[in-house]
Amino acid sequence: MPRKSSDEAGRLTGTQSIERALLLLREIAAHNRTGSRLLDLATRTSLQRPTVHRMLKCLAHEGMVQQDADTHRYYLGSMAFELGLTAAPRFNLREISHPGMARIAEATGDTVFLTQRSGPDAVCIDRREGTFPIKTFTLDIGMRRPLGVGTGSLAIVAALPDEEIQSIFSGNQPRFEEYGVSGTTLLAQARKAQKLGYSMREAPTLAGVRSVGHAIRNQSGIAFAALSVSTISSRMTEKRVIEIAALLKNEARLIEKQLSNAM
Amino acid sequence: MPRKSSDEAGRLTGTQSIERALLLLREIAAHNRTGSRLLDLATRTSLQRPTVHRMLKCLAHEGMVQQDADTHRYYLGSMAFELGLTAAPRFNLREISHPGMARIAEATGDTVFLTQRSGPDAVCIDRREGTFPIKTFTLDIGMRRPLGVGTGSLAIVAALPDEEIQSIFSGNQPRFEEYGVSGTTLLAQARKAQKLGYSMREAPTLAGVRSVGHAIRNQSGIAFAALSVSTISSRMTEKRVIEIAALLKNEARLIEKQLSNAM
DNA sequence: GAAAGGCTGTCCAATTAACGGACTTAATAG
DNA sequence: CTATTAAGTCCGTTAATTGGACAGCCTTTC
Repeated sequence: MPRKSSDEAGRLTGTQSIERALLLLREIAAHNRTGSRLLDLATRTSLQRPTVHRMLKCLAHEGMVQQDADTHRYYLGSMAFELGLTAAPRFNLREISHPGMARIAEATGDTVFLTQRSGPDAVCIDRREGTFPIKTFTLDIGMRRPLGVGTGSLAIVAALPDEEIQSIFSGNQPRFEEYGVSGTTLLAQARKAQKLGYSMREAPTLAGVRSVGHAIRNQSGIAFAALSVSTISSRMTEKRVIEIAALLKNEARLIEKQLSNAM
Repeated sequence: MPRKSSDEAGRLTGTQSIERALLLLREIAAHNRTGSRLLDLATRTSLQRPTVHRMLKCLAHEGMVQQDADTHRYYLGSMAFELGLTAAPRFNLREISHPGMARIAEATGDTVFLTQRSGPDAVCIDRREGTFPIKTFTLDIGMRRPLGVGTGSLAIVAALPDEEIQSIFSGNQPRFEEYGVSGTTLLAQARKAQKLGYSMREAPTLAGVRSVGHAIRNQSGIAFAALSVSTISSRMTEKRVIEIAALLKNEARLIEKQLSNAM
């Protein structure tokens, strides 16, 4: 049966295999530290194994992914790296945020993260460590996780319109388990963040670590990135949370101002 | 008629649209400074306009490309940047080469480039400027051009087996015109580079600039990257070319040694 | 201000490229 | 040596992609 170029639900058509290939790339990116096995990719993307295999073969042939000859595991390839280098000049949030990140690291002594939304995920774009000797590296640069899992990313979600929060959380629901969080808990934490104006919580994945996050909005007022600070819980007293939240808010404002100048 | 998973010529099958999408991405990357129009992309990739349009719509939807709302031009998107960040830790040629690039820039005073092969293209991975006040920035970081167009990339091609040189040049033939070079000239220059052990020439695109390049080989002895130095022709005397070539050769050797340790 | 030119964006019937169930091969464990 | 688990391949079916044709939108030209 013939179809329109986008169906009733507004989804694109005529691009199934490209969508699937990009889904695979995101999934590979989300596990690039350990690499991904064929079968896991098939499971996580809900695609058939032969389909995944055929696509990976093509992506590997073109250099977008790399397969370890011994373990057969898949990683992002050199072309992904090169495209990133080419794209970088147009994505200057990182540069713009650099001085602010430095000031926060200086003022708090703790580790500062810059997180950017990428569809249903959040990607750590930059990290800056403070001087305090116990460092909490809850995120590596380039790390991709479902929106809401990290504290920065929680701040982004919380700042979105309610109906989008619902749709993001329901879409990510099956993926939460892997990251040791529950959708309902996350939703409650997002509600709390909405009230406070910033996100705060004990790291779900790493006991004894507490983080504070604040969203960064684009010119249209839509949250698309976040600043966050992580440190051991004992350093993160209630009073200090409030101070850090104020600091983050201030720096986020400055970054937003820079962004609107740049465009 | 049913087909095998790769046809007689060894080309992959069952992945036409993914191959095409990646071809588009490379083409967009090659013109990311100016952006690309729909029609130009269709022409350059030899694809039909509606096909390109449909694919770009999907790629834009997923964040791999970005379309400027005013000019309708296409650029690489934030997802390309993010995937690059994620892939970066596994591609440490840049880091490994850093000290060597610094030494070359220091010793020559001129601009040093690190170029990496990417299929039929070469991508500038890093650049380091020397102290000499007239600087020749013939390449920006992330810049992608057909193999053979740049002097570094010429050094890479020249170091490949003859039959591969032929196939690369014949494949890139239609693209050379855009870059103001001819396939036959390039082939002659590659032959010369093979004799010398390094590439040297007047920049075809920019009069009065002369460059020297030397290939970097991986553990298997296959050239995959290059170091090169560019400066104004008056500084690049015959004697100095030889000195610089020796310097590049030495640093390339060191990088090759580091690479084999790293893996 | 009408017509022409050059472009982006869309439609939909024909076709072929992609899909995926079933199979083979390889590696590892018991 | 057999069981198990995963990677990789085959190929008939069919739904997804293709691309010729058309619509719409600016600019430029006369």
